[in-house]
Amino acid sequence: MELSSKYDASQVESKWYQAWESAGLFQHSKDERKPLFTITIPPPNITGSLHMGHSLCYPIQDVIGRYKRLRGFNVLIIPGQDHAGIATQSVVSKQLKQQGISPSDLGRDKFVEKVWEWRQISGDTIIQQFRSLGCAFDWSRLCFTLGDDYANAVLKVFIEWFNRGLIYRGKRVVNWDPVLQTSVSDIETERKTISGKLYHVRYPFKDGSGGVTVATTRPETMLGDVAVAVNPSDKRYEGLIGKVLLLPLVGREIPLIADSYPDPEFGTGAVKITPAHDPNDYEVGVRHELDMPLVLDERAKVSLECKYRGLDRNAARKAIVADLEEKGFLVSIEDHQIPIIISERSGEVVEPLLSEQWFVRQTELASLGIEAVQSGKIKFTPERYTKVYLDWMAGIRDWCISRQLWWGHRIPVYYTESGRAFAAFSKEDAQVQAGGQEIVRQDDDVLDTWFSSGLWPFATQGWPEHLDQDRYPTDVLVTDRNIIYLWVARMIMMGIDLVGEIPFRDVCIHATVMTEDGRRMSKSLGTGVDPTEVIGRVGADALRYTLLSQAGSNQEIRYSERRVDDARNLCNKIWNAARFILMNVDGPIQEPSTLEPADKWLLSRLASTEQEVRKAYDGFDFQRAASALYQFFWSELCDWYLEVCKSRLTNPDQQQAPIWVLVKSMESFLTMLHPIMPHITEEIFQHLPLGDKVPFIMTNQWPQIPSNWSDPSTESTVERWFSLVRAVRALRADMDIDPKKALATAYVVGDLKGGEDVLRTQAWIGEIIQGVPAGMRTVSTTIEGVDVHLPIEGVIDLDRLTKKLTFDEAKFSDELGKLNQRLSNPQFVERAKPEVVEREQSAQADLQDRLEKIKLLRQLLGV
RNA sequence: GGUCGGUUAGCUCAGUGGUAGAGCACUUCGUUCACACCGAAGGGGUCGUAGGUUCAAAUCCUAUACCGACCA
Repeated sequence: MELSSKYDASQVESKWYQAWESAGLFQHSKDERKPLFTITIPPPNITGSLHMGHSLCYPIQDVIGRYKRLRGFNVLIIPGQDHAGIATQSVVSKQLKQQGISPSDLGRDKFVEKVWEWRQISGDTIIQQFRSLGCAFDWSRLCFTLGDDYANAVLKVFIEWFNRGLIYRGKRVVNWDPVLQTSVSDIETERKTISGKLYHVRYPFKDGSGGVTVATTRPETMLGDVAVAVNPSDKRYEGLIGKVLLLPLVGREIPLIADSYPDPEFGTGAVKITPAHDPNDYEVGVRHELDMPLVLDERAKVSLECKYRGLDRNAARKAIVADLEEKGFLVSIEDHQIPIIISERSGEVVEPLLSEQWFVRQTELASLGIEAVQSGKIKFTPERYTKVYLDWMAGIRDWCISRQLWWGHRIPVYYTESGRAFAAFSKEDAQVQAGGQEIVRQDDDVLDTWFSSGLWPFATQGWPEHLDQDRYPTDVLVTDRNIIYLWVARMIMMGIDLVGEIPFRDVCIHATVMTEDGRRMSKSLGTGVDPTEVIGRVGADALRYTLLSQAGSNQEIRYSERRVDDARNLCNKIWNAARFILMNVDGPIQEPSTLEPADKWLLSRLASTEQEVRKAYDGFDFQRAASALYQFFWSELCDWYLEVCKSRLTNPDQQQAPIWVLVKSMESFLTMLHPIMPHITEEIFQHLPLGDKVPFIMTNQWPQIPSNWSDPSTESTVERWFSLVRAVRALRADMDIDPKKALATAYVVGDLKGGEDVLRTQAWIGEIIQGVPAGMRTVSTTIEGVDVHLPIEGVIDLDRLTKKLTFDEAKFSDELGKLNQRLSNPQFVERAKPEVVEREQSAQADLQDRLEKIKLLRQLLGV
């Protein structure tokens, strides 16, 4: 058959993806005897489009799924999407604004309608892109975190937890994003230190007896000051506690109080207290029962009735500092590194804001989550993330679950006129609970997106109506380390509490894909690489290999075009090896009655490879699986076996065994590689002349290697031949003897143990003669106890030879020196393992021998 | 400040006590009928630094420097 010498992924990949899908291979198998294996994928945002992180995360799950399928499991991978409250709302808002539509004019219901419309149009982009990656997920089970059934599960959880008292409402200082105008949780923020100023401001005593100087990084919040606090141990303020201060610019009377919060070492030791805009100040405010006036609104503009009203926090700071200076309250300004909190969603500095929010009590749930991991019921890979998880869980704080958004699960709490709250599936249900009192409104907020994603492993499987107990717990969760707290921990706590069972047994944390020079990949920085472009150019298999061949227990992967080229070259090499095999095959293969040592060698190598690859896949070490397969295929199958068996292939009487070995080992190799490179392996498998073939490699059985294929003694015999071949080739290259100029003869002293043909064909020698050549000039090498002499009359350059001899002599002497030193140490000989000593001794003898021979040759040649 | 990773050939990384490895890049040679997206040969590393344990350390221990991630 005619096959091109270049592999073209674009001709292959979509064809097989469609074939698998129409054969129903992405759905769970009907065979009930097979053990089950289930994954629910981390749902990507509906706003998302494929990036390199996805191109690692989802193929990993596909690899695991395909591997388990080959291993005889009934595999189901449930895909889905996340409604991603904040992200989606801000994307759609921006789009509307571009069209000149203001979301607030539109109103809540119309806006939500627009989001749904938008989702219909572009929400499935990423799902289509997952197909181009080759992911064998069951698309008929696609779930959405805002779908009807899913929403029902969310309601049930909220109501149950509300009634159990796990969910409560409270006024707290939360992280407020003034751009998105919603609260965000602690873990959606990032701490940073920036260069700023520390302002020293004098607050005078009311009685005119001097004052106190406070140090602050945020002078604009002074409008909301209700006290100045000092540490009771601070000698500087002894006797002053309780005195009344006049708040500069405002004139409000505020007390000087004593509290453990101020650090006497920092600044002046006196701290202004603004409870509504600082979490620490809030704690002080609670302890001293202080007022908590809000001075900034939800856009971080001054809301207090005063001359600064309407200014945003930065403008207010400037104005206030100027006024403080003018009025003589400003003592000094110094440079200072100030800690700030950034909202990860908008990139804006968070404004701590006192507001009414809903929280979930975490301590009780966390103890369940801690137990599940400590007991080993849930296992993290790499193992080091266990501690990351446990440490965070041990210090967990209550979870702020309300968001001031429109897109999401609206909090199912209904209020009566008097403000009594009922959690219910509907207003009608709430009315029933409220009895005589009329329900007047529903809470305006929506739930944190992670509240719904936390239910993912079971809400995707019909919970609470009809959870498939066979497929829960699921088997493995694959994700990025960034969402261990946000998502993994929540799923564990929610699963155990709500279903009564852990959500998954294994958590596989994969690396982050970085640019070649180790920077974050990001569209806005221009450092992102579009995976669809790469797939279009080299195919999904090459992209998958590029990333997966680097995915071990590392925390970072460097993406580079060079590695993509390597992967593409591998595809091409596989393609051509297959092409070569097929060119030599005519009709189905037959098992031969006898095998030659080279055949046995390859099968033995295959046996080791199978073990290694299986172990690697089982431990989520894809890098190791890829490298074992690469090594077997390229170095062993192609570089050696294929070359060694070429002469037999051309001989009809001898070709049966090598063809059988080649086809069988290709089948095994392709099957083991299939999880990583699904398309090319399928394409080639379809052409393999196997007698009884399953319809797809995807449904093939994992290689069953007969135990007698493992044959260490034949391996060492054959590898000894290869060493001889390498030595002779090296000798020839050193002497500048062209491979094309086959040497007529080589003289050999020593037992080749049947390796004559291999040596002859692979080292390009016409004839091998046993014995020492007499009366001719030769170059020689000794390896594995065999001397090889090559007659060099008229073929070599004497200068070159001399150089080589000098080089070798120095190298060997050096090595011998080290060995002698070691062996002359009586403690080494006594204490080291006998086989180590023996190996060193034989190496010593070998080196001595070589040096002798070089000396002899020098004499012979007179150099 | 705390915790966890990392530091090995020019680059990206394997290597958990026994003479330092791979791929790419580089040098030389080669279009021999699978593949030049290829083949053969080769050069290149005091394994971050300093101590220690050991007959023997890239590997184990201690300290330390630098890079990264996370937490406070």
